[in-house]
Amino acid sequence: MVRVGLTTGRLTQAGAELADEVGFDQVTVSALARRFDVKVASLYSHLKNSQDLKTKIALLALEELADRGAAALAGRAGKDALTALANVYRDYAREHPGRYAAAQLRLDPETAAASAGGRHAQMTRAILRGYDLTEPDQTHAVRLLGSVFHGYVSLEMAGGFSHSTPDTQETWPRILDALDALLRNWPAP
Amino acid sequence: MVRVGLTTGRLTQAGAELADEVGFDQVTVSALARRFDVKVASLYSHLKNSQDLKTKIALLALEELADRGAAALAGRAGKDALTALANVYRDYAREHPGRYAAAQLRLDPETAAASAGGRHAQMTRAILRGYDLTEPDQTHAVRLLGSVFHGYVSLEMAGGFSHSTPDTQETWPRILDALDALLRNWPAP
DNA sequence: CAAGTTGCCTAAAGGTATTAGGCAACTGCA
DNA sequence: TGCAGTTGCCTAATACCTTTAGGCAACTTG
Repeated sequence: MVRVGLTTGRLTQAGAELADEVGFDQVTVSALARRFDVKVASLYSHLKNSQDLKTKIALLALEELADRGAAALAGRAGKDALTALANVYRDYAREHPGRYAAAQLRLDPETAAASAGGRHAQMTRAILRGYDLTEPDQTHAVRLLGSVFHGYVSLEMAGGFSHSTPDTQETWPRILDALDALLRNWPAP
Repeated sequence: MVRVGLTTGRLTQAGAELADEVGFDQVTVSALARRFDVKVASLYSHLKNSQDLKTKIALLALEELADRGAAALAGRAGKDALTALANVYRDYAREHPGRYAAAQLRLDPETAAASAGGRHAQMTRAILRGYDLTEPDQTHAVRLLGSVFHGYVSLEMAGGFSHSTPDTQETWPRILDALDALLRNWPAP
């Protein structure tokens, strides 16, 4: 009997790759076992269950995304920062659709608290330092930006924009122009 | 043997209710059969397969959502219309989380073309008649609004906003204020 | 009311999830 | 180097979901 050397980390990594290849909801303990040429039951020494696997992939994706965001944000401010962070999300979703889908997985509160989710909110808030917003409008703006980033990327991935005339290539920078303009002229309550 | 009177329509309707109760991805042919107190195989006279059921629920949700949108939009313009349509999406997601999730299901192109999806884009475009935008900015704005509506509702449903200070109750109208202001002052290219 | 259609059933095969218990391959210590 | 303990992957088994094939009873229609 040859030992393959399974670990939780390798399984999570392979699960993420599998997600990108076949879609996050096709990620299954069985498929992962096949990929390692190992019997299904063997994975249960490293994973609590199927949900656990999905959660670990989601946490990995959130972490990777936060790392990329931090790198992109370094040394930038204002619209430059806005564009950089926005592109991180969009590019990540294009490169790693399965992982991006995983990052949307609903986590239970404790897991979410321990995840990189907080870093994402912090990064969006950091962008707003380049604009003149105070609380509570800053929080509203954080949520707006989060909604646009996530919403746009989701709809684009789902093909929601693919049939109409202006290319989505063209729309994205214009939306960032619009958000920049909005943040510079945030309406009074 | 008593006949229950299954039809595709009744199955779809019940599937939508099931989705709202247990979540869209817990919707299963078996669960639906249990709900009708009928053997699983019996459903396959009315449904092609499990994917077919999910697709039909998605189409139902898109239709219902479009109907509500059309009703809300009637006789309104400008910010009034913007608020009305935005609230349709948000309220629908709160009332029918399973159906709302179903509406995000990725449909194959032919199915999507035959769905109420087009009505949604049309409604968003109708809102913009109250603002002074011409092509291609109008299309960009349609996509922005779609992104915000979908993105905000998704994040709110996922609990993404639940831990921070200003209530999401407070953020939503402020985001609509912001979008209204943005549409009135859309930046030149 | 007979003939045809159709709705729901039984049966069966294949896939995924999960647990329990076993043996072989590693680890570390004498 | 060899032994004891640990651990990794296996076999076996159960349960549930999906899907197809074929049958009989209940409707519908003339």
